[in-house]
Amino acid sequence: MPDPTIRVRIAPSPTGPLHIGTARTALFNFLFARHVGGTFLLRLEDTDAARGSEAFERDILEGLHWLGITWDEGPNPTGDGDIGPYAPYRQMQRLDLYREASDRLLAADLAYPCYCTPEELAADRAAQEAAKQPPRYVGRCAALTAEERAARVAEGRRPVTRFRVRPGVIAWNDLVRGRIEIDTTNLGGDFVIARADGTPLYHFTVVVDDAAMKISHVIRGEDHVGNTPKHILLFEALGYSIPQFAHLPLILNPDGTKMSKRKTQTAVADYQAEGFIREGLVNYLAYLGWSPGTEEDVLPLDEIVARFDIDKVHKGGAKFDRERLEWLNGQWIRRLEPDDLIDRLRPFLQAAVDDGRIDWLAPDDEVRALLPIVQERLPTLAAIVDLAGFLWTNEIRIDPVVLVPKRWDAATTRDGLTAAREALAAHDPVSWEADELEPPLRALAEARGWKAGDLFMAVRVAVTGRTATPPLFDTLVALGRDRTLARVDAAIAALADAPRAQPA
RNA sequence: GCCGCAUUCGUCUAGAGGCCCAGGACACCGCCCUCUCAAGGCGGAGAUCACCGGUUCGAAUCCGGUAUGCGGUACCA
Repeated sequence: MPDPTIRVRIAPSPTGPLHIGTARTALFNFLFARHVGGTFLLRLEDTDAARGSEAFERDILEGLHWLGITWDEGPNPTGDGDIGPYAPYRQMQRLDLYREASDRLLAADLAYPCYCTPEELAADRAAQEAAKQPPRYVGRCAALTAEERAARVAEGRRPVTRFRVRPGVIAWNDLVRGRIEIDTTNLGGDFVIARADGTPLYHFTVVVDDAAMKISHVIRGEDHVGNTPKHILLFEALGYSIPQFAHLPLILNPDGTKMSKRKTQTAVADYQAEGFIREGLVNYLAYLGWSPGTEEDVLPLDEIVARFDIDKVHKGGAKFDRERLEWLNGQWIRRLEPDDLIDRLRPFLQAAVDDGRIDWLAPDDEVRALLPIVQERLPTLAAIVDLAGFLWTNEIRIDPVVLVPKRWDAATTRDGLTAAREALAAHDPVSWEADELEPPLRALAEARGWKAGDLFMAVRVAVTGRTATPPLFDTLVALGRDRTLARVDAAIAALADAPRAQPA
């Protein structure tokens, strides 16, 4: 049952690639809205022209879309144009609205033009700091007469617009943190709502837009609690009704500070490029600061939506734990349908071809045949190249040290490989199948008094160059008879100068 | 400095006065399975619930204080 009164939003600023924290905030808004059948919208806060870019904008839209965090209103992620009754959803296209709102404030003397120069402001700040006072605007322009203003304009000064902060205590019942009260004397004095060039600032645009877009619940990061009183003041002054607020706990670096790209990988696109899948990422993000209260760990998005309850959101921050993310990602990769997995693997294989880690792109059917032995071994999609890349390379590099099994010496390894080569070559090429290949090699090991594991390991390294691979005989089948024999031959040749093994 | 917020195993968390001398998961260790690596199964170690005081027959859960940590303090968002 849809609830048209519930309207929430994510309002990213295109000043960087989609950040894990933004994705998490978007996810919680999405979960809140979907759980009750409300509306989730996306608005681009692009008023910081100096730092913003269209490339970041695309990255954010595509990233959220990729994660499955889809919006009901906002910029169209697949083309031009905005969707929804309150379009446009880009602030740079809503400048008239902010202008109109600030004119109203100016007319009512709820805001005023401020002619202070950056130098004056800096000096004020320095003085306050020296006197151990909290920094705040001193109000130099708060009570200027018309003549005084005219004089400043005549000097060529362009004013910013400052909002008058009224004395009092601002309080609200935060949906996650309970009642919060902040005295407006701690807000730093009258604050700027529009730059000298007329472009509006964040505090002002959020309020104007949240009101215009009928936002019922503002769900955002904890770092915004201090901004909330300013916003409430603005809602009040503009005559708008005040939405509910919910401040989410922060995602933290391992050292407990707010997650930052200096200390933690924060770009969603980077996780995507490493082969994390949306199911794993979303599941992980949802459990950062929230839990269903059950012992379920692996939960699909629709189940998370069904269980989501903002009352269960924590107050304390959560450290980002990549190991847990990897585990969850592996859980989700194992749950993918074969065709789906193949589709998702393909770009990673192609990337490996492009940068030369493998020599050709495996056909889908070959990858499909491999799935039973690789799917449960993939913590990420990208891991496929390390796990099975030897199948798609012309030459493998073998470290002679790892070619020799731990309990063997070089001579024994050469003899073992030679004997194995013979057994494999003698094998009927038509029945080159895993369960057919294993018995002869086991018999060989037994006849020679070798541990089967040692023989297998020598062959494994000879044909793959690695000590950790999918099961050996499946690997030999995937490789095919010719390449198997050729690689064993090459390994034997590499051991050619080893002394003869003493007969046991 | 000032304002605000937070605090349960290393990490993510369960826990809303007795079910908790605290449960699950990741990571770690061991065993099983086993040709390696995974996956899976079983088991182990790991939290005097930040500390102090109070309320109560009874507190991780309620109250007060302390400590520590974090966030904010822009003509950024």
